[in-house]
Amino acid sequence: MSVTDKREEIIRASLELIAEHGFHGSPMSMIADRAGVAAGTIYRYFENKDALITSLYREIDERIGAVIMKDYAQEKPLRERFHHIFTQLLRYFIANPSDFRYLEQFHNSPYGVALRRDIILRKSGDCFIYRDLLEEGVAQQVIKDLPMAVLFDLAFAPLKAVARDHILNFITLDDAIIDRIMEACWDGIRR
Amino acid sequence: MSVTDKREEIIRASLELIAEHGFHGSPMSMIADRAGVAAGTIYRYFENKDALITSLYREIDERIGAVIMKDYAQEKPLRERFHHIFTQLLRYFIANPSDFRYLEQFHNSPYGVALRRDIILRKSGDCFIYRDLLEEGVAQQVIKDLPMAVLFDLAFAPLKAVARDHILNFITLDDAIIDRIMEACWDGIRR
Amino acid sequence: MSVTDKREEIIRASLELIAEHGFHGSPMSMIADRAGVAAGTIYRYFENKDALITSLYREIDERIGAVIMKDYAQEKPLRERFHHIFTQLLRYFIANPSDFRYLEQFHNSPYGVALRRDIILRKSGDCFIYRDLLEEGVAQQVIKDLPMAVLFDLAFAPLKAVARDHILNFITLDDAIIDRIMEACWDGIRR
Amino acid sequence: MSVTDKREEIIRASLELIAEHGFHGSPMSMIADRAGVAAGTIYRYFENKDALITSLYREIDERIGAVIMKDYAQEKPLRERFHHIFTQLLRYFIANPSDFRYLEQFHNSPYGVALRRDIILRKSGDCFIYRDLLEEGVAQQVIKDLPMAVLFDLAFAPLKAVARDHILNFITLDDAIIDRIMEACWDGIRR
DNA sequence: AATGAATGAGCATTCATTCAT
DNA sequence: CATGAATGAATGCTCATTCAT
Repeated sequence: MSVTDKREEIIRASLELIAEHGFHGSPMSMIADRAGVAAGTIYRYFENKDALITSLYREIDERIGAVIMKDYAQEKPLRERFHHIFTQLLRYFIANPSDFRYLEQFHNSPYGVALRRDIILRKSGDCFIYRDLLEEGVAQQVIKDLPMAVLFDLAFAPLKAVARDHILNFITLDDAIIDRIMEACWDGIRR
Repeated sequence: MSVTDKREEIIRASLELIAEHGFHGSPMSMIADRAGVAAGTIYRYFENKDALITSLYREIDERIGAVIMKDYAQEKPLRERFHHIFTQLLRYFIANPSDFRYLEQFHNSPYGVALRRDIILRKSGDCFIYRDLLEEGVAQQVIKDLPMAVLFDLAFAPLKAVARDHILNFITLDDAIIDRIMEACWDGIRR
Repeated sequence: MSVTDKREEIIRASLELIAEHGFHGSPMSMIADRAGVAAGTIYRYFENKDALITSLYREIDERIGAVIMKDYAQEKPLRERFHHIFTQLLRYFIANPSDFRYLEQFHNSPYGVALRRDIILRKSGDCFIYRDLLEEGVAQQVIKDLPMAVLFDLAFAPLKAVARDHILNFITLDDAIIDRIMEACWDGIRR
Repeated sequence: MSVTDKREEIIRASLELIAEHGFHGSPMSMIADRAGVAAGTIYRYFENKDALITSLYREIDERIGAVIMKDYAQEKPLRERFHHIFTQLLRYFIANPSDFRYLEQFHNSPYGVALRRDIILRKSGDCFIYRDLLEEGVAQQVIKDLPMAVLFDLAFAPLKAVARDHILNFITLDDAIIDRIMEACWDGIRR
């Protein structure tokens, strides 16, 4: 196994375990076991559990950023861009349930609160896309004139909720229904 | 202190601590301290930590159920009833941030997943109100014809998101903006 | 076993083990074993290993202070007082080899350096007796006019060295030879 | 870097680190880093950490032996030879604080106890110089008739104590005071 | 019923040592 | 010879739970 492979394995094992059992239900020893490495090995790649957790978040965040940006056409109409982002995001979550559940764990933790504060205050992460989109819509009087955080919640909280329900097998999402959910969220924020 | 008082104190202390520090940041000994009882005493009232956590959830759930039902007029138009539920719920969360944060902790945990399964499958808890409302709306062709879980997410996921943002001090909600948020959610689900 | 007994047992076990194997050769689990308690129990009496080590030092320091002060007659001539202190101290070390070895471990560690700094700078601990004695001797021109720390080393470093040799069985000290050693140290510091 | 250089670098790095942080504060990896070699490389030159520690001691011991023997004139009077040894030794410690602190660490450890046993029992090391000197003094009735170990302690324990105080910056030794300390120690052992 | 001291399994982390490259 | 990634036993400490008083 190459060095990169080992790091990958640790990432993968952490992601799966934490997605399933949460931070506190995923001891380093268990992560090591599932990654097929010794417990001490994790510490060659990550300073400590916190660093592992944070790196993992960044990893996922980048992947998601890439997915959203792929084929994103800045020149297209607002609504189409919203459609693109919403659909891509929801599809990604459905296709990568561990990533989704990991993000939920992360956001619902001290890390996540700090992060959200950063996002709100300083456009950090890939969120600037969402923000720019919403701000543009407000400026064009296409979208309701509400605080950015509220618009964000209106547009994307349902997305996360339905992703969760799908992953937990409470509902089954297909392309048609994803489209209708997107449409509903758009109804929520548009004037 | 009477037996009931002791139970109350334990409930109160658990709620405060868990809301602030999460399940894993709230040892039984700390809960006992804050409740003014001995650690062993908690086990007279609750079989173990899990039972305490679950009881606490039910306690909050009942309080919320009561709040929603108060002045709920079954004979009023659908939209007004939606308005009532949405507003009461959001106000309650704002007025009782510990209850809200506890619920978030709870939902984002193995307990929560099991619970949500129950709600979806067997109308448990007070959720039947939301369901009845939404089902009625669908039947009357006032509300979009989407799966119940999706409608539920469209209507209430933003509510929780803005409550969270308010409690974390990212935004400040007043009656006017609460109304506009409710309106936006209604736009999301109505035909 | 009473509460006090348990603390005593932990103290005793730590003392013996650390005297014999040093701080790093005495895991908390081993201390617990020898004390006949569970590992976690130690933490009811001492915040952590550092606190245990420091408490242990203070315990011994107090015992030694008591031994030195016993029958100490401030009105007796300087030389007799020196005789008293020197003899009592050396006899105590011989009678309580674990205490002695513990002190050596302690002094030869970051704790000990900090402590010695305190002693030199601010008369902390029972050392004021030695200091007062030596300062009085310097003032009376009975003792050589050398820096306090140097006088201290001349008078007491040999004491510790012979105690160590006795405990390690390299020599055997009896009252007669203790007297002669004391005499030699007096010769070293007197004018 | 030649083979010899590598060994030298390892020795030097170990000495510095252990003098400053003790055996347990000096991981092999840190020693390797400071020596500019890989961790595994140390094991080419030393069987294990214990062997490194012991070799290091012998290295220092030899250097000190050389310093003492330099210009040592067997034909000079006893007192002058004592003066020579005492002064050279103390000056060496002051000039090479790492060597001194390393020795202290070493002596205050299981290694040190074993070593001292050897010295006392089998004239090992360079200590035979001190012994011969003291024995000659006893035979000539110039030095007190006390067991060898006691005389050794009387003569050299204060030396180590003042060296330590100087290195820890509690006192400042210059040639004048060194002479006076030597004189005091001589007073302690002479008839 | 209430207490809180005691328990001991469980966890994050370190580090001497090995060995494939 | 040299490297440094990998190992895994060992350690300090926490905390849910028990039980003698």
